[in-house]
Amino acid sequence: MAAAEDKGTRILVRTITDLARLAGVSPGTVSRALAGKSLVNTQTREKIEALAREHGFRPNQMASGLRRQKTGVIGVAIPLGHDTRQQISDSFFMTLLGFLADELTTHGYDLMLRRVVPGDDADWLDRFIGSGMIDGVIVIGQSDQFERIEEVADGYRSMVVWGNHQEGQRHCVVGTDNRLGGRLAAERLIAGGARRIAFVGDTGPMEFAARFAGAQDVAVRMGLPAVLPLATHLSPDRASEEIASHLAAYGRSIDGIFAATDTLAALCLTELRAQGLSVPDDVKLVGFDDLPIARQTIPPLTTVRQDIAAGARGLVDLLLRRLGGETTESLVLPPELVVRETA
Amino acid sequence: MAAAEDKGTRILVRTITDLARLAGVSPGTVSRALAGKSLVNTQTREKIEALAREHGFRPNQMASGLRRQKTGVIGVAIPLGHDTRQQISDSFFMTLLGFLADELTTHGYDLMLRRVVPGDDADWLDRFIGSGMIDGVIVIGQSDQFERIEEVADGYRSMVVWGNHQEGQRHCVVGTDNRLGGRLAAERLIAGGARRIAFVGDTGPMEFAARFAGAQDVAVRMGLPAVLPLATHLSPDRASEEIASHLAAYGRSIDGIFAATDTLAALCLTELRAQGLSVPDDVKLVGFDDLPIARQTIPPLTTVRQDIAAGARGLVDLLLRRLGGETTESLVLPPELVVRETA
DNA sequence: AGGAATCTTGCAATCGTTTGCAAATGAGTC
DNA sequence: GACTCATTTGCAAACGATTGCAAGATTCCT
Repeated sequence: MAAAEDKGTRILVRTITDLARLAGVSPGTVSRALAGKSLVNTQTREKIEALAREHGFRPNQMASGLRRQKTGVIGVAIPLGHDTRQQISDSFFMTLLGFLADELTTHGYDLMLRRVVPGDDADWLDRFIGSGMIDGVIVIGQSDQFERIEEVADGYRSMVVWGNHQEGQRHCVVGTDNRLGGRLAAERLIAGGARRIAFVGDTGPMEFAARFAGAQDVAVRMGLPAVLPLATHLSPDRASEEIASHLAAYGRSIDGIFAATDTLAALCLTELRAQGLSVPDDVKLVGFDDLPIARQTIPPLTTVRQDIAAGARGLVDLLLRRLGGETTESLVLPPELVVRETA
Repeated sequence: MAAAEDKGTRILVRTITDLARLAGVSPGTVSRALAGKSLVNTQTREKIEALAREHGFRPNQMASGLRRQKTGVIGVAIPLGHDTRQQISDSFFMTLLGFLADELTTHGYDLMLRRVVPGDDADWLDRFIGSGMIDGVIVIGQSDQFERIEEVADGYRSMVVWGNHQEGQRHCVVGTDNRLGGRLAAERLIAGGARRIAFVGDTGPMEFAARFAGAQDVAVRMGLPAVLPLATHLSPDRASEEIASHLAAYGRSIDGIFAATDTLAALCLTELRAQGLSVPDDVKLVGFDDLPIARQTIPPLTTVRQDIAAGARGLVDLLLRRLGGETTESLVLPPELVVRETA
């Protein structure tokens, strides 16, 4: 056994032509045999497959991709519009990325990851698409690039975006109904007795803007004072100081906080405690995402759940459909309020 | 301007040959001009560059890669040996991945991500390498594949692995000195007064085994009872039940816990509280990693810090060196004890 | 002006795989 | 045994960019 394997691997068979020579057939036949086409005689195929296995032959995907004009690779772009540093280590995006990797693998695709800083080059999306390396692209988060994505979508079909859905937009998007999520959060705060609500987070990115707007909807409908936006960055180190100073200024004049993400909510919890405010008695708090951390805070976070796994499935499903030529609608997932102890 | 652009983009220029026709030169010249070689006349180059820009031309990376036998892509493999599901969403690996993406981008490389389940196919690493799509590979975590990686390393130089370093191993590895980290953790627990220490986590993976061994070193040296291993899975949902039952059984007979990761430590904190044990008074607790969550628990976690950014830099640096033909030693990073309030 | 030296450029082969077409083989029919 | 028809194979041209070689164009010298 060991001897046979030795003998087998002695000759280096790197190309389909090497293998063809060994099998005594033409390269074309080898290609067809390995591709599993029906045109090849069963015995020939078996012989070729055996040799391929024996020598550990793997067809060169570059060459194959070039010839077939498809690569079996899906690009995943993470635009870091605002708040450049660290966003890629944002839990939510990373979790989504994990599920995407699973899902793409399941469908036989590889995943090419690219961080992009749109400020540095306006061309990021075209460059990625035009590289010839990917069959399609999933953009994680619209960041501040909504317009750029719209433009590209007009001329390129093989793209799906994670983000917020807007009436009449041209690109295919998968995402949670953020506005509805915002409403659920605000309703919960108000039902618990909150009257003066603050929104902690950056209202720049569309998703967050929609969450804020949803909360505002409810405040208006209930005849309460407008929701107070308290701007922060996303990365924990910067955000925690910002939250501290916001709370120092407004902590005693509000009784409900809707945080743009669970990460921010957890920080709020820490800072509220530091300022001697108790949750949920003095201030009620609702987060967004339902990341693992939401269960581990003290007290555990009431939050608005996004179904990340379903999101990943949706992204991949729609993209594959589009690769197949179908036209697809956007997919808006329903958020779900998860009641724990902070509101 | 708009008109010119219109006129410019009217003709589709997809290949270097299209562009050559437009510029009135041969494809070879265009190739040289865009590659910035010195052999091209300055005026010709400028003309070609202008046309390329105007028409948004991007050379096909597949073709280029095929011809030059290098792709500009680095593969990142995440083997999921034990505990298949969810490990990819493990915070530590994800954070490392984020830094890797940064670092590779900075050096002009793209990143191809591949989840692998070695149980399903023993061939995973060869397949990835042999695909012809990547110039080199970074393996994140040895999982239970130490031997497989060693074998591959004998015949393939362009590989660097994140993980634990063992005396005399043949593959180039970057990682924290886990054993030393384990010692630091145990020393801290003992200095605080702990005598009967438990280790929470799976001792199967090498990194964790080394952490456990480090703690054991100290227990032995101090003449204390052996460290009690309490096995758990890595994913929070399964781990939290397991921890609960472990603590129900042993909670009152131990006074110090060293958790294999911060994620597990955070769960311990929750479960300890649930069982009416106070931290650090009844039980002292030390984590590992210093993830963002370590700062957000109540009380904040004392933990052993791994410098993830330095790790990513090291991985990329060593890999690029190896691509350049150098021979490189492994890089072992020092862990650092971060004292907060749990021990 | 003639010739050598230097710059630019084009030609054509190459990277490794796929695939349309046609040739070759074999089976089946009358 | 001649013929049709289906299988199986080989041939050679793609895919798009790169690069060694040689030819053409300039420049510079004496």
